[in-house]
Amino acid sequence: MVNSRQSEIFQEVKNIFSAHLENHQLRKTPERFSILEEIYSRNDHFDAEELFEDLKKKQLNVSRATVYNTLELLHGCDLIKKHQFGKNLAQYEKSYGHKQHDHIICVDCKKVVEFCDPRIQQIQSMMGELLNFKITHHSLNLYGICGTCQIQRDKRV
Amino acid sequence: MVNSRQSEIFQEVKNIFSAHLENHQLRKTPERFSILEEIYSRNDHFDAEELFEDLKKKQLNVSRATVYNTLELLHGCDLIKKHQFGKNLAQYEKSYGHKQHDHIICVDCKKVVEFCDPRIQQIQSMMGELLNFKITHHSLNLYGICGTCQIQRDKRV
DNA sequence: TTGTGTGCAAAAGCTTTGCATGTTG
DNA sequence: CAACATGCAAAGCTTTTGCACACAA
Repeated sequence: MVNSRQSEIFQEVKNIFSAHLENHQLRKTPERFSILEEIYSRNDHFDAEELFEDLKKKQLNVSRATVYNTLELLHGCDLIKKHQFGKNLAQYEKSYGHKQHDHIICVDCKKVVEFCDPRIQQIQSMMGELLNFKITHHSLNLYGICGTCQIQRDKRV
Repeated sequence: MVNSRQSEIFQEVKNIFSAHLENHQLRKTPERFSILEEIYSRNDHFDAEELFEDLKKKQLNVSRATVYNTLELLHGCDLIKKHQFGKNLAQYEKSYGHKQHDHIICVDCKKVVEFCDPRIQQIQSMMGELLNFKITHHSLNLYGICGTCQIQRDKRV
């Protein structure tokens, strides 16, 4: 069940990416689709280097340059989201078939948890109107200490 | 009026920083206070390099290492806020005497506008409770196209 | 006086770029 | 077959680190 849903999603994103490449007169190279597949087989947040390493492990010979290039393309057609969770390092996640959400980050163990709150959409549209911005997206990160790390801290006292 | 308020604030942040250094048994060096003064004489968002350049222009011989070190210290005692507006570059702003706010960023011209909405505090405390995180701070950025850039875009069509 | 802070420069880490080669349309 | 994409390595940019000297406590 999960796998058939997974392959269904992969088919859809492949079509979207394919159409995007056609529309922009870009080439459909095997490297680009390998990267798309690798990203959609993951369920977590990852950075460019991790993606590069995983592709290498799978004997897919894709260079860093191509990884960065393709991440940019996928970001351009909204198939991935790009984040900066306080570090000087871009992290990504797939976004198709994954409902809009924001993040809570543990400043101790760096764990990332997702959450949804409809009020953010309201703030977004209200502020866009008020300040005359055409808002395209947002990023809300809450930073704090998760339950597990709170216990660790208490032990130390 | 503005200047007297400015110097009043500067006195206060100097005291806070001074106390923080004492409490942590760190030294009160002239460099650290030069940097604090420079930051509180600005009203915008800046990065480490801009701060370094401005100090150099004013003949204050402070090294990059000290700038980064001091930014870290000031961040530790909440006298500055640190942001990542989508770029791989940390940007800072003074935070004392400046009420809590979030940011709208124009993706075209990079202009940053501040706004406040009390609902964010509510989301923050609700989610902290729900997910058992002790939330310390948050970062909400809205991204879009500002009025001016919308006009530029329309002209181009 | 002692050890922390500083300046300087080198190194590190992420990302981009240049160039020769390969491959898509 | 022409233009674009790729791989590789070098360069670019921000930030961190190592070391000798300076100076706050």
